[in-house]
Amino acid sequence: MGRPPCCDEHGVKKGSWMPDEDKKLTDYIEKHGQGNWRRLPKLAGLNRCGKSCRLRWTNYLRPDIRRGKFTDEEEKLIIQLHSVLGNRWSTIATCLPGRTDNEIKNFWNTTLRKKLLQMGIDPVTHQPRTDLDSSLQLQVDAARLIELHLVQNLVRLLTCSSPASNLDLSRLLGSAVPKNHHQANDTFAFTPQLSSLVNGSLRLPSLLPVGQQTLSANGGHTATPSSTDDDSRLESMMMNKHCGTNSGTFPASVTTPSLVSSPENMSKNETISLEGSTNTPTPPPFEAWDALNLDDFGWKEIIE
DNA sequence: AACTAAAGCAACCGCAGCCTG
DNA sequence: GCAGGCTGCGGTTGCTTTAGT
Repeated sequence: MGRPPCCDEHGVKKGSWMPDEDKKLTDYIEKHGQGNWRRLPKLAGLNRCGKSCRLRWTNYLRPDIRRGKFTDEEEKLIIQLHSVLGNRWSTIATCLPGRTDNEIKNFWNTTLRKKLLQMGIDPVTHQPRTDLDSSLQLQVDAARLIELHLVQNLVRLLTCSSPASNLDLSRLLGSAVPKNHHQANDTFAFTPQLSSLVNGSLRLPSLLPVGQQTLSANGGHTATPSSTDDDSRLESMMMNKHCGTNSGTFPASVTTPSLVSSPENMSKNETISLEGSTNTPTPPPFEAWDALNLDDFGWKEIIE
């Protein structure tokens, strides 16, 4: 049995909203606030169920809604957040001021999902798809290598932050990308995507309680980070600190590789050279994006 | 110009979780 | 502690618009 759905009410109108209905709803909410959605339709003189009114208001009529095409920045942020949060559209929407969960969900399903698929990335796992031909697989391998470097540097950051240093994560990270294969470990060219991801907008979460951080990695650095200033950079991106839910501010520094395969979106700095010294042709954009795939770092677990 | 397919978008539906009495 | 009510969320549907032939 259970509670009957609110839309079982007979004679309640469904389907597209008429301008006069919009006006009634807007007028009512402007005067009285949202209040009880179930009672609202009656009070506002609308022949709709409360659910429909709420949806119409939150997805369309709300004054702070920003309409129009998604920008590249928004697009990238959605993908980043989706790789961490999955289909939690409402959470993702809190990081995109003026955008609704429904709008983001639609954008994902109609546009971004297809783009990722075309780029050889599984839109669910954000991992390279396995059913790729060999040339694509090579590129995927390159991207994995880059990820590995990034992980190494992140581990170093977590284990080596000096009390005296007000360290910039970008410096600590160095880069995910080896300048060439002869300089494998410590000399990296920092991709613009990573530096912008890191500079200012990312804060690393504390992974362990102070005093227990004895991770050993890459030669056995062992340290107990004493500063929390650098700790939550990444967290801030994910957890609304830069989201400006109501302020309308946008994390301008979050820039990631474009998914749009237009030449202007691929700067020379974004090229990833496996062979190092030779300048390889501009790779497909997914390479660069994949280099930023945060999924393998366990951010999901961190956030949860 | 007419038709068809694809894409985009608004809205609906059912469920889960929170709140309150 | 429990049941009912309400809200919010995510998946899905179906209508409208756009692009292609």
